[in-house]
Amino acid sequence: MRQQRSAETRVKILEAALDLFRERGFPESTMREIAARSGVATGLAYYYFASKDAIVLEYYQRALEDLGPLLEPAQQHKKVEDRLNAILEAKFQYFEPNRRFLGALMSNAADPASPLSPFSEPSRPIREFDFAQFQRALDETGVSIPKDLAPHMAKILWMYQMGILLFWIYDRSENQSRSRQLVKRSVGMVVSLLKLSNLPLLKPARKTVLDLVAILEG
Amino acid sequence: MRQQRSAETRVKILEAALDLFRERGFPESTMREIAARSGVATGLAYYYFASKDAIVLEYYQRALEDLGPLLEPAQQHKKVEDRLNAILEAKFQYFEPNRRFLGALMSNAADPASPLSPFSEPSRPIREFDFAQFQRALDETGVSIPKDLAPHMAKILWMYQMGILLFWIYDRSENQSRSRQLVKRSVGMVVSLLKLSNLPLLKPARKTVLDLVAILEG
DNA sequence: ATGTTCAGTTGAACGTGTTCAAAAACAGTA
DNA sequence: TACTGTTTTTGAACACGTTCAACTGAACAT
Repeated sequence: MRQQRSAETRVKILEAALDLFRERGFPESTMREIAARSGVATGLAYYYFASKDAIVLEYYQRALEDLGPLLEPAQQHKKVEDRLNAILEAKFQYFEPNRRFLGALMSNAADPASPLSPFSEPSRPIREFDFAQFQRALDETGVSIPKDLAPHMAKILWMYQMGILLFWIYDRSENQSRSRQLVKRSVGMVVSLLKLSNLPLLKPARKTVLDLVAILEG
Repeated sequence: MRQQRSAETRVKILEAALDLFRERGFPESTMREIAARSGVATGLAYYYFASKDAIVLEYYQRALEDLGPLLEPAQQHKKVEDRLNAILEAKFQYFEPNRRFLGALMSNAADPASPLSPFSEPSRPIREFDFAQFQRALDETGVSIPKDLAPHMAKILWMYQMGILLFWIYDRSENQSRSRQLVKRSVGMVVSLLKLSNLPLLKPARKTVLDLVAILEG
């Protein structure tokens, strides 16, 4: 019973926080306000969440879990490019209400040391959960991938996705139309490259890319 | 005479700040400490610098000016790839003492709204000063660039450089050897692509890249 | 000399994220 | 019921970046 109440308090705080973030944006929402809106003392927010950032991280985690089922339709397309397009479009739509404050996640994105970075250790489970979607898209569409590239392809697509999402978050065009254009254009290019990479002629090029990936991963 | 004293105070604060940043890192250095070390009241630091971030921005600006002459030897190479390599190596060496706290510049890098971002409006002059180096390398080595790509090539190289620097800043390998590897590998690839792009066959590919650049720039 | 002006300087105060010692509420046991 | 230990909750306190009203003093005008 203790746990139940505790869990409820936790989500009460989480939801008050997300409401505030949506209304006022992330930097404008204070921990005191979040606590007040939850009818709770300031310190309690820190009992349940390690930091203000951690609240966003938790939202992002839940979001990806919610997103699983929502991606099901996207994963029905036969062609890889259609799947990638549909996956990205689904994410755009799902995250749209929170687009503004998701910038908070990205503002520290470049710093791999920040726990909020998509590349950080704390966000590893989230990241790997996300990899799986791309792996599935590759597996099920049976697109042919050179053996040497195969183990890294999902990761590469994930990085591509992060770039797109970064652009989308800061996209000020009407209805983020520029992001949609970017996707339409770049998905085609990515898939073309992927297919081209099968040419035996391009083995040295693949080697270079693989070396780069190896260096990037340490 | 008033100006003289004023300017001296300004650099006194700037240098105390940079010393502290180097010793303790950016987040660990407080404005109070900076002021104290300059023998000055806290508020005065804000009379001369709009914010803590602004101090870093000013350092970066001066750094690029210092860097001009230092890049002269690099700009003597005949081959583009050698120039690019040398330019990056020169930057590595110059920035090395401040590598740690330059992360402060990058941690907000992803947020184009942050004044500290290399893509922000406040850092435009700095950025364009930097473009020029790449433009010169392209011009003077006479590497052939398709007409449609030419106006954007320096910008593209600059973005490539920012990626490399980002990696270098967070590179924990001994002597940042991984960054050097990354440069050696990737410069070759970039130049190969550039040369390949001249093939008439690749006109559609160029068109795609140009569309992407256009979308990215809005 | 005296007064005026204003760049230069001060330090207290504000609001922030975060910490922490203490209090309260609870669960289990006697 | 009373005692004990744990989990939950409180709110004051801390250090930070930043702001601001007030003060200082050199340069200049009268």
